[in-house]
Order: sequence, then structure tokens, then C-alpha cells
Amino acid sequence: MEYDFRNLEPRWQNYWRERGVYHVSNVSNKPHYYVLDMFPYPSGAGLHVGHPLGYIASDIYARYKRLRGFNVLHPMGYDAYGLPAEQYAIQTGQHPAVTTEKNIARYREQLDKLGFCFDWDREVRTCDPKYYKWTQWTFLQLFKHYYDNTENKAMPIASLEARFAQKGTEELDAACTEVLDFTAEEWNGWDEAKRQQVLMNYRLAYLADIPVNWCAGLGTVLANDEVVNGLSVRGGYPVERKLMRQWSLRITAYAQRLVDGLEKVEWTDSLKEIQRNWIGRSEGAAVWFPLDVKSNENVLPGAQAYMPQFDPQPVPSFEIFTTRPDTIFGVTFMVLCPEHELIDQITTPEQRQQVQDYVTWAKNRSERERQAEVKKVSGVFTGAYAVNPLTEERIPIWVSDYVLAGYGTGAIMAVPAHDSRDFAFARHFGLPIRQVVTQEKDVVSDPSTWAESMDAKTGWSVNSGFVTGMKVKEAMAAVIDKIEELGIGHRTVNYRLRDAIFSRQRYWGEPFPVYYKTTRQQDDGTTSQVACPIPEECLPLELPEVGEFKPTATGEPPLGHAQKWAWDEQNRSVVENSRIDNKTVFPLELSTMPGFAGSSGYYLRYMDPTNDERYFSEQAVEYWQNVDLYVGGAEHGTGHLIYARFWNKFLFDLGMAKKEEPFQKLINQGMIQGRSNFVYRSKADNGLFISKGLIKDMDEVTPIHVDINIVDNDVLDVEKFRQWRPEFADARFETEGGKYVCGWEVEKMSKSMYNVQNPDDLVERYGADTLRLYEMFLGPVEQAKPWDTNGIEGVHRFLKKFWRLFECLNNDCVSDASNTQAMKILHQTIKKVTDDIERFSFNTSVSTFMICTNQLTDLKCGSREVLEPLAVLIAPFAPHIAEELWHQLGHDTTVFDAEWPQYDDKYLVEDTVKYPVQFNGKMRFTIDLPAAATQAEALEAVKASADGQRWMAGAEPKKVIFVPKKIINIVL
RNA sequence: GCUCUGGUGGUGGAAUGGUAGACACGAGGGACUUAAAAUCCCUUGCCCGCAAGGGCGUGUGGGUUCAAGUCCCACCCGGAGUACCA
Repeated sequence: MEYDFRNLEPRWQNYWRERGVYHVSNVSNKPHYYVLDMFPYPSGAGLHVGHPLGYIASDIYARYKRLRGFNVLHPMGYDAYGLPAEQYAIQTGQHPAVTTEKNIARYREQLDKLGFCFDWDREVRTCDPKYYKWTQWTFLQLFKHYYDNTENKAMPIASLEARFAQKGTEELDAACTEVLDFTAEEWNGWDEAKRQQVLMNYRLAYLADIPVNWCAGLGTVLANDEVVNGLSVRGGYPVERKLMRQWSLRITAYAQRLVDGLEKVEWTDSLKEIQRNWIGRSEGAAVWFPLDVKSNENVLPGAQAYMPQFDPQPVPSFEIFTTRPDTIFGVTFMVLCPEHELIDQITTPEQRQQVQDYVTWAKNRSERERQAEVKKVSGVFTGAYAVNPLTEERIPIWVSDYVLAGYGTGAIMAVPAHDSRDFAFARHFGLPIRQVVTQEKDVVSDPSTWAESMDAKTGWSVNSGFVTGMKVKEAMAAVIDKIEELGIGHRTVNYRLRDAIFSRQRYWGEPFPVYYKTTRQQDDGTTSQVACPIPEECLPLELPEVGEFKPTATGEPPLGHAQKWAWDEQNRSVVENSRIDNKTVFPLELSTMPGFAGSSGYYLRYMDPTNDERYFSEQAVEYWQNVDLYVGGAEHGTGHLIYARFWNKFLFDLGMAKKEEPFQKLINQGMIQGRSNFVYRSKADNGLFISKGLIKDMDEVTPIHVDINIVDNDVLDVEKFRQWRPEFADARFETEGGKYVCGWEVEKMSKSMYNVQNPDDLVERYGADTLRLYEMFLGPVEQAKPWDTNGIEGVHRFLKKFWRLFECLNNDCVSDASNTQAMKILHQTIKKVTDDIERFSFNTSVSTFMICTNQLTDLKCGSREVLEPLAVLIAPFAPHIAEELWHQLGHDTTVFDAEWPQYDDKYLVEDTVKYPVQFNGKMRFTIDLPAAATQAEALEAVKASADGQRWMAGAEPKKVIFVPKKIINIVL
């Protein structure tokens, strides 16, 4: 009987579905294991061969774990909110829900064909109100909590209110936007609006005017990880900095825990490094530099103290952040960012015009220009001077945009000798450079001769007062101690991580469960809007229908088009906008949540996906704990994987998540790149195409992308090529032995390069099992590699051969002698495959199956005793053929209820092993030895077998190295 | 620039410090066939040699070791992340 995958694969897929073979229960006495894939965004293009790579790997591991007796949770769902569906809606007017539904159906069809073991009963979709109810709920919890640095966890905002009423901000150490200082009396005297304004400063989900990445092309705000080189990741539109009132998540409160948590998880070093860099923890010191008042008297009428904790005098001071406190003796100037609030106050009249011009210029420069011109030095002198608090030297204050408002304090002490940017600045403006660190003890040189600054944090301090002669590390500590002693600064840690902007001016996302009350403030009479949460029991707040998906004429987000988008506080329901009276009916928030909202907690929801009472039940999370294995792309390193960890840590603080880290082990599948094929058109003769091997000079031909689907093993199907496009209808070919050979190149997989491979075609041609094995055989899962179908025939051939192996059993052609040999082969295979799966080396597992099959075929097959375990062994990789063969062997239950075969050492022991023996590299021969031979026995055997010329009888070797089963090395 | 990766035949890739190139593709040769498909066998890192055999080989140069693709140092080249982060 032929290996008829076209008949067999759908048949078993039905069998699995009908019997609910992959249904997973939360109640089991088996050990649990949770294997998760990053759920896909269902795009209109459908799956390409890159998607399934990770799914196949996780499917293999999930099935393997199941066969090893684990209760395996392996769910799948859709990250269904997103920009493409919305863009499509704007163009066509088609509702995003409709296109999304259609795309999901297509994805599901494609996924089903590949025979995955997902428990579809647990499917989640981020756009489903039953799901996003919990996304909104989590947002409300973030809104209702603040981060207490003393407790080092999130705490209810109510406890903060109680605290304020009792003792104000005294002894409070909490994550906040701005450090506030008020007493209980002050708090108690404030009205509700003012109090809400203060609380907003502490909430983990907060509303604030912040500089955001505004993308006019998309009409929305973007998070930092959605912007690259000043352009939006989606669409590549320019992005500008703009001050807007936005919801943000105070993820920075968790910065340290996000760094620390990386120690506890099994991720690749490179991904951990990506996250560490993104969080960007740096230790250093904050130091106050006071203004030199004497030299600036004329510019400081009524200057206010800017150093409340430290300075009793009304002298403006600048707090700077440095990671090199040891170089404080080398400060020759200081630099403020153009946004710095003290610039106006300190600038001298003579410099005022210049400074204003510079600040204006810097503000109007787009983010993109700024980043592109990083190497261009610009800046202006303010005319003012500061005092170095340790040396009491007078140093000029400059303004330059190389100092960023968003990092540290927006002001720096410049040490040009030991910082490359300060160095470039000093050189450009002719400012002095003073060496305070030397790499070779006591050796100093003239910095004016330097080509670059000396940035290394190594060497010794020189010209540095009390730290002169100390090693750099010691000097750092000594300077900070001194600064703290003098009360002019302190040890501190800075993070590069920014709070996550959570508002998007889009339609197709989760609505914020928030409405706004307008109130008039008692003290100054200004009106302000107070954000009020929708009661939790009223969730989900469903996304309203809108006539149009574009922003409104007044520039409001698409939800501004909704007719029914107001909150009736008394009836606790969404009502018509026309009823807004700001007394009982209020406007609802018009922004929606970003893509990462829905994907930040989906792995928890899979544990208990139909629960309407809770996010997930206590019992479910208690059983599953967290994800044991997460498979997905490393491109989510600075986005989803940070947000999800934050989300989980927050839920952990609430006592809901049971593990602080959501993803214990993480495997990054490598990106599948496209492999494009080219034909070469002669420049001299436009109708002539020259085969690759016949081209003498690449200048004589034009390479043209050709659809990879009409190329097989780099050989062009010339007839299909002529039909492919009208202009090639009369194409002529200069061939190599009748074959037209195409060139190839690795490029991104994209439609325009005609190199997109659709998995359906391959399933149709070779079957799902072949495709699964082939994708694994391609190379290590983690490695990026170009897609290339050149080897798929070999894998398909292997499956046919494997199939024939089982036909032998039916023909009963097994001999006893060969059976013993076959058992050895089987047990070697069990051991190797098991080891390989455990270390996620699926490509070598496939090779092992090939070797095993070849050997058994050579032996003229094997017995049931051999073939039965083999069917189980291959089941994770090629489930359909395994299930078919398993049933042919007479079983009537699924192979996935079988037990994973164990290997027996007795079959692995070889009687004798050939040992290569080496005499100090000069001579080598091979002897036979019992496999279990000891070093002494080995030596005796060597002496007995070695040839007499070189091994003198009775001679003793100087040294013998004996590695069992490997090699004996003897030094004479 | 900084950080992380990787560099092995014509190709994809194997090698707990122990016979480098498993396995597969491609290529060449052959068997079976009227033919094709399918299947099977042989050769295939490079150089010398009819052969036996020998020499050279894991980006480059050093080092550690009886033994290095693997460990250490320096450099060169790719890929990824990040980017005026003080």
C-alpha cells in the first residue's frame, strides 16, 4: 500500500477532533506542563511558512510532554485587534470585525491542515468582549493602585488616600510622576478635584501631559518600541514629539524587578541582554550644582530656590546625573537640555536672543532630523556660570540638544576629557579639556593632542584633589560618599525605560472603561476633568459602532463618531451622546488601548477562558502556575515580552498570578527569510534569458525576480515562465544541458519579491507531516534561515521509506538474528531522540529517524517489538503517519495515549569498540577493546598489539590518557 | 559607537575538549524499465598518487592542552538589538 498522505491526514485530523483528543482539563493528578505559542495577528495575507516554524516546534514538545505523562496545556488564539484591519476599514468601509473574522477563519483552516494539538475549546480573541472585559478590568486595577517602594509592590490607592489624610507625604516613598510634598492638613483641605489630580500622580495607570510620539500619518500616538529611527514601525510614517494628555502605565515602577526577574528565567542570554539594554539601568550620582550668583546678579531678580532639600539660600541649582562621579574634578562646563525650565531664568541679557533662537530651533527640529544629525555638534552659551560644588570653580553653562530632557535630570556636568560627546562639544566650541583619569599610573598627557576622549572606567585618578591616586572604582565611591556627606547629592539609579503610553487614537482596540467629569477647582477656579472608572460590575464596556473609522473633523479619535458613547452614572449604562449634561451623563474616553494591552495577559486567560466571574479562577492558576515553555520571535523582546512581564508582576502583587515571572523558559524561533530566485535577461537581446552558469559578466544581464513557485531546485519551468507574464510569452533561453538555472539571494519574504511560500501548497503536494519534518530539518529552531524547498524531497522520501518499514511487518519477513540488531538500533534511536527533544534540537532528531530507518531497511526490517515504539517516537513530529501506523498495528486508541518508550542500557552496550590509539601525535593505529575496558586493560592491550618497532617491549609510557569509548593517547 | 550573536564542503547543517563534515540536498556514475515515474547501489572537503598511501583543512594570527571547530587573547567579516541614556 502506498503512503497516501492525502487520504490519511484529513482522516486522522477528523478523528482527533471528533474524539476531543486534545481537550485539556484543569483537574488532573498528572503533573502539569504549559506550552504556549505567541498568538498570531490574523492578517489578510494568511500564514506563510515562517509562522508555523515555532508552532511546529511547540507542538512537538507539547505532544512529547503528553506522551511522557504530563497534562499539557497547549492553547491558541488570536491577537485580533490591530492597525491593518483598521486601515483596511478606512479604505473600504468594511468593518474591522468582519475582516478580522474572515482572516481568523482562514488562519484556522491553515492551522488545522498542519495537524496541531491545540485545545481549541480554550481559544481566546483579544477583540472578544468576553476577553477584553479582563483587559479593561486589569486597567482599572492599575488605575486603582500605586507602587510603594518601601513595600516594593503595588498597593491599593485607597491606602494612599488614608495615608495622606493622616500624615501627608511624610516618609512616603512611592513611584510618581513628580515628587510632591504636602501635609495632612493641606490634603484634608483640598477638594475632590484637587485630590484626584494629586492621586493621578501616583496611579499605575495615569493620565498626564507627556511628550509622546505623535504619528500624523497614522493619526495616533505610538509607544517607544513602535518607533524606529523616527519612523513608525507600521507604515514607516514620520513621528514627532508632541505634548499630549495621554494614559500611561507606570511600568518604570517595576524597572528594578524587571531587571532582577531576568535572573530567574531560562531565556537566551541575548534576549535577556536586549531587555537589560532596553531597561537601561545605570548607577551613578545625582549632584546639585548651584548657580554662581555673584557673576549673575543682574539676571536673577527674585530667583527662587531650586534645591529645596539642600540649599537654604534662594539660589537656583541644577541637579545633574552622572555615572562618573569620579571625574567631577574634570568638569569644565555644564550643559542643559533646550527644554530645561531654568534656562529663561539664568540667561544673561546679552545671550538671551541667541539662546531663544537656539531653543526654538531645537524644538522645531523633528525627531528624525535630530537622530540623523547626531554627530553634528550644536549649542549655545547662556552667559551664566555655575559652581562646581567640590572645587568651587566657576564653570560656564551651555544649552545643547545632545542633552536629552527625557533622561536623568536634563542637565549634565561635562567632562570632555572622559566623555566622547562632551569631548566633541568642547573641541567644537573651544572649551577647556582637563584630564583627571590616567590609564597608566602617573602618566598624564596634554589633552589638546588627543584624538578622542578617554572613556574607559579603568585606571587611576589624577589632578583630582582628595581622590588623586585612587583607582577609578574607588574614586567613584569616595566622591559619592563626600557628596552625600556634604548634602549636595546622593547615590542614585537611573533607568532608560520610559512609562508605557497606553492611549491610541484608533477605533479597533479596547475602549477605556473611563468617563470624565468636569469640575471647577476651589482654589483657582479653573475647570478640570476628573477621570472616573466605570464600575467593575459593568464591564465589559463594549466598543461602540461608528459611522467612519477615520479621525473626526475636529481631530478627535474615531470613537468621536460614535452616536452612543456617553456614560449614565445613575443607570450605569452607555447612552446616547445627546444626553450628556455633565451632571448624570458624562462623556466617555475616546482613545482605545494599544495592541500590547490584549496580549499582556492572554496566557493567564487560557487557563480558564470561559470564566465570566473572574479573569481566571484561583483553582486554575494554582494548578497551571505559569507558562513553562513559550515559543516566539525575539522581535517582541522590547515590546510584548516586557509588557507581559510587567502585567504579570502587577497581577502577582494583587495575589492573582502565582509566579512572578510569566514565562519560565523561552525559545525564540529564528525568522524565516525569503529566498528569491532570479532569471537573467540579456541586455543585448531583450527576449533572451541566460542560464546562471553561462553568464560571463554580470554587467551584460539584468537580474529579474521570478516567482519561486515556478522554480524547482533553482531550475526554471520555462513553460510556466512564458505563461507567467505576457512580456515573457516569447522568451528564449540559453540553457545548461536543457536546464535553465536561476540565481538566488536571501531577502525579506515579501510579495514584491515573489518569494512568499504558502504552506497550503506544500501540504497539498507533500502532506503536513512532510512539511512539519522539513521545517524542523531545516536547522536549529532558534536560528534565522532562508526558506528554501530544495531539501523537502529528501524528507518526503524518508517518510515513504518509514512507511515501507511497517509494510515489512505485515509481510512477516523478520528474522531473529536481525531482530536483536534492530533492537539495538531502536534503543539508540530512543535515547538520541529523547535527548534531542529535551534540548530542543529537532533538526538532529529528524536526522536520527532517517538513520534509524535506513539501518532498519538495510536489516530487512524489524518486528512489532521494534516498530511499535518507533511509531510512538515519531508521533510528536509526524502525528498523522504515526497515528495511522499505530492503528495498523492493531490499536484502537490514539497513539497520544501511549507511553513514551524508555531505552534499555543493555541494548546500548557494545561488546567491543574500535579505539584509535595515538602515540604523541606521531603514530596512530586502532585496536579492538571491550567497550567497558579500564585504563589498565587498555594499556595492556595496546602493548600487546602495538608493533614492535616503535613500542619497545617492556618500555613504560610516560603518560597515558584514556577516554573510554573515545581514544587512547600515549606519550612515550 | 556600545551590547549580543554567528563564521565548518557546491548548499542546509552534524560534532558532552577526543577519528571534523553525521543527516539531507545538489552534482557525477550505475542498476531496474520500451520509456518515464518510483526505487536501489557507488562516488562526492581540497591537493598529490594508477593504487596502497600521504599532505592540507572549521574566518585570520597567537596561546592553553597529550588532544581545540569547541577553551583563552587579539584582529577581520556577517547578522540582530540599541543609539547623543551622561
